[in-house]
Amino acid sequence: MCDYFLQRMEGDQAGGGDLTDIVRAGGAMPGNNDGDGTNLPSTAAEWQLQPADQPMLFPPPPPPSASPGTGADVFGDPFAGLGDPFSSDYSSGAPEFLDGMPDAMAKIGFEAGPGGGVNGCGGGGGGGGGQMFDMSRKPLLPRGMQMMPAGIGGGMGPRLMQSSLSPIAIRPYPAMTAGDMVKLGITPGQAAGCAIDAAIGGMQMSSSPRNNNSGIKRRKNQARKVVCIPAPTTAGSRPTGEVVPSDLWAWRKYGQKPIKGSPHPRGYYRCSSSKGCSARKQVERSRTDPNMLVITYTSEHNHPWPTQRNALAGSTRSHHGKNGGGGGSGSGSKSSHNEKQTQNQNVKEERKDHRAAATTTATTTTSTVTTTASTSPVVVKEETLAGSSSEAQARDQRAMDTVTGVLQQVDHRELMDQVFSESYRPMIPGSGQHHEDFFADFADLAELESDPMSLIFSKEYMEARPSGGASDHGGQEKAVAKELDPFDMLDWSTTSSTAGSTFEQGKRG
DNA sequence: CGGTTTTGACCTGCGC
DNA sequence: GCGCAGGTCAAAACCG
Repeated sequence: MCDYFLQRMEGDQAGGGDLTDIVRAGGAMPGNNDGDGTNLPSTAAEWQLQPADQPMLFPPPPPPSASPGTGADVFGDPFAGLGDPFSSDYSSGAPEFLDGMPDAMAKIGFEAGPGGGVNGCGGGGGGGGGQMFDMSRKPLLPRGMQMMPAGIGGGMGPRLMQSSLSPIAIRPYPAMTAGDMVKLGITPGQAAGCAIDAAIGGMQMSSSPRNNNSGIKRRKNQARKVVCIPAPTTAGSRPTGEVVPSDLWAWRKYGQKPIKGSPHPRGYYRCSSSKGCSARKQVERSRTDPNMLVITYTSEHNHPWPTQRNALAGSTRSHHGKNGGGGGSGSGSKSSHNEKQTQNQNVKEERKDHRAAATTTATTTTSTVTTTASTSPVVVKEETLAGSSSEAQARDQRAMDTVTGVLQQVDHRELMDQVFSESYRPMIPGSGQHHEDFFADFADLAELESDPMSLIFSKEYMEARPSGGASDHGGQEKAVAKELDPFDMLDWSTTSSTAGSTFEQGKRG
């Protein structure tokens, strides 16, 4: 796997700089010309998940021995599921695991960009891990997938270089061009940038009660991952613009604050999948692009993937209310809360959109999802502020040498489409049943598989994937794919290291 | 009943 | 040291 993805700097990055990985995934767009010269994959066929000589699509679950929170990516990283690109902690990760685990991203079809300048994450070597963009394993980048120079957005480059950040973007989003990156705030001066600003901005990472300083500054000693995604839906979004992409993890909102300089408030969420879990995430709209959501994950999940129950915990409202249903919850309870209720309603709908998207029928959510799916750029930036080990830095350096900050672009729609394609269905018990069941099954699968994505991107999937625009798959799968916001999938973080064994002990009881 | 959302207040880190 | 901005807490209310 590419060191870059696995890389996770811990500890103080003094000198080391922040580690910032940006992964953007966007929906395949018509003539998805990013403007940087490359085109995004327009068809599933273009997405070769893996070279023929790479039987292993996804890395095996982390060693059972892996302790929660140590190596697993618990940020709920959208791509975590993709073989847990971010989850492995080199310092503690199992080498064999890495070796046998080509970067998940690569698996989903990364292809060396023109000139290969931005391909491989370090010649394989060093990290001992696979190479994300190892040319030898091509096709790595799906056609159209492009890797952008770290310098994207101008200011970004420098910063990346300085901080050894590795921006990696999966951009299926035509709209998301280098210029977009800039627009999103990649430029240093633009605090409003998607992901970047969010990550760069000061953040309080205290996972403990306010009174717990732990002797360290909250804002600088914690790893965090920033994900920039297209707002799942617009219809359900609140006036404030807050939207809550769903994922397998159950999140509970514990606060909201208006952010200076941004018209949109930032929502604070905490993992409710398991008590004691310190995983948190912040959701806010990009200042520059309201259609983009900046999700910042902090802390780690200290528990396995949530069970269906967990995943849906507290989601009953949205789950049942259903969009169409309408509004169901509509009746605000408090007369004085009209507005509030309205917002609430919106929020709920939002949730419905996402959660429901994954749990309900295509009919109800298709339209909504479609909006998003059609334009779903995703930017994932992993930023670990914690002290960085020399090794990490070395990796970073290597990565920088070879990748020097690149943005990988992936056709998000394609991805989703593929994910839920017929090929994929077979992998999901009962996939043909009601979508709710589908999701439930999926969740169950999560229990079985530490990495849901591993299920999604199966070999079968690869093999059976016919070419065809995202728009060609009219089937229900398609609907499902659309329903499932990119983030429903991508936003899944994974505690692969613990998923398997302890899962049962979770809340499943 | 259990879980979530909302929201004002409190607390902390950071810059000046 | 002060003020600002941001993160978190916790009570109240909502929802199915």
